[in-house]
Amino acid sequence: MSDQTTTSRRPVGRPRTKAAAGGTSELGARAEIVAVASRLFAAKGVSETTMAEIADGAGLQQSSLYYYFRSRDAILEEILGTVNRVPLEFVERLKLDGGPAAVRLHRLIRFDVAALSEFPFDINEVHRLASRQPEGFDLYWEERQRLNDEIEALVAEGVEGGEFLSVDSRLTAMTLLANDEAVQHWNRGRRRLANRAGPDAGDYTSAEIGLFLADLALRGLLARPARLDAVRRASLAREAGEAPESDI
Amino acid sequence: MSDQTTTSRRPVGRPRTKAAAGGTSELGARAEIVAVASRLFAAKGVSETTMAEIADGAGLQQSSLYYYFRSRDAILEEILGTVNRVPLEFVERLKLDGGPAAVRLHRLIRFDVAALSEFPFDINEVHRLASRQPEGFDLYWEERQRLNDEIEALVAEGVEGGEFLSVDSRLTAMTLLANDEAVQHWNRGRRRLANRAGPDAGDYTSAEIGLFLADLALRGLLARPARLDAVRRASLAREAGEAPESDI
DNA sequence: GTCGATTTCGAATTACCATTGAAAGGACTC
DNA sequence: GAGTCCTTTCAATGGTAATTCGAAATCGAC
Repeated sequence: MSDQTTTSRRPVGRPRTKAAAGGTSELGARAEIVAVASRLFAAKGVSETTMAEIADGAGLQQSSLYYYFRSRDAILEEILGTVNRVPLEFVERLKLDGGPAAVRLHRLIRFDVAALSEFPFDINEVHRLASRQPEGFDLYWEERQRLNDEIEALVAEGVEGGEFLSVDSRLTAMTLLANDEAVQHWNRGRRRLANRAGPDAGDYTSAEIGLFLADLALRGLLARPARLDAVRRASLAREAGEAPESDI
Repeated sequence: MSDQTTTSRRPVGRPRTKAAAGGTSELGARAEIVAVASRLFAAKGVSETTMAEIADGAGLQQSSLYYYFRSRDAILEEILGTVNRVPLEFVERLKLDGGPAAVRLHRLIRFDVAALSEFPFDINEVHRLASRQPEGFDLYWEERQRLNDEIEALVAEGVEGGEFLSVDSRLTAMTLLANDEAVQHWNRGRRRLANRAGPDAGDYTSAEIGLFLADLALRGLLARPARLDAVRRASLAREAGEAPESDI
């Protein structure tokens, strides 16, 4: 297809009549389109984003998009194809790292909130669109279910190991994941509710929100809530690259 | 405008050529349109719902919708005008009922989840649409902010009264409300993740989910988690019309 | 039967948007 | 210089959807 030669000063092909809105990227047209589409999908919603807008953002005319992508949905599928990979890879990393289920769950929630704040679209909308045309979204659903199952397994491990109260681990997983997603919605966009008053008061960072959420959830799950401080410390230490606390 | 005379057998005006999809309602065309639009907005998203579909559902031709509503957005505004009223009224009721902040919060979460399961649209989408055209949505945003503030005040009351841990009440309010909203999304629609396996295993009811969520949240907030059972009992007793438990 | 009010239809308009296909404009090779 | 390849533009098509507007079809009053 279209690969730029890395030795050329200017790409082969007819010259563009306008630059990309964010400056011409070195990534090539295809990646530019994906990046612009991601941003627009997130800001305006998938349904309300037009091909003309995507083209504009990428510094192309609308029809050029079809040289790289079969259709509008193909762009969405491309984006969807990578979305679950990030959290699933983090889950794999948690398995390698080991440690108590509570610490791992705490870390996962914080990670998830941070990742979702960078999410290229409103997940509710995507799910709705995907439900109506299943072709092309199979991988997305499969990975999404796996992510859900992993969290469920993690909660179940905590329950069985006596770290957590005897909760329904499936419902817990659903709730936690849903909360991560919802919080990303409120922490984004033009109108921010429930954030600090005033334009200069600053808003909650996604790290703050993630930590708050992880604490609240863990406090609600721990068989011994008094362990929360130790769990939080171990969780934060992991991300700072320190050695994990022992015997919590 | 259009008011049906209550004494007439059949409404004045040209007869319809088809019945409303859900049977002809006694409410009149305007209310029918609102009801159908609400259902479709919820099922398909606001952006993806067409005027033709709404008309079809109401047993009218498309252009008839404009006799009753100025535009598509006017239908949405009509629906939005009532949405926050239900939870806000419940909040008022909580104030009248009194009782510990923990019990009131528990009841509110359960109520909110139940109400949101009947919500006539995906709230994320509406917020996105409303952000892009502020005219007509002022009341909605005002009420939405009030609801948020009320929950924040309730949490703050619990914190000050020593019922809850010293949490950021604003961030807590945002989190709880967001979670209610997100859970409604997963408890609706065609593809249900993280629900019980199998087609006959049954899914979580919104009451189950609401109770779970209320318990999890309160367990995470209570200064003395051991009080949760009593809080739950008092919360459930309220809804069953029994006298509230005293001295919890 | 006529008239006014109400409700609805049907046809049309307008705008928008996804997509197609031919042609243009450059680099590179022979 | 011609031809090939790649990339992009331009013009157009076809379809869809929101909205407009004139007229039809009914009821009720007189």
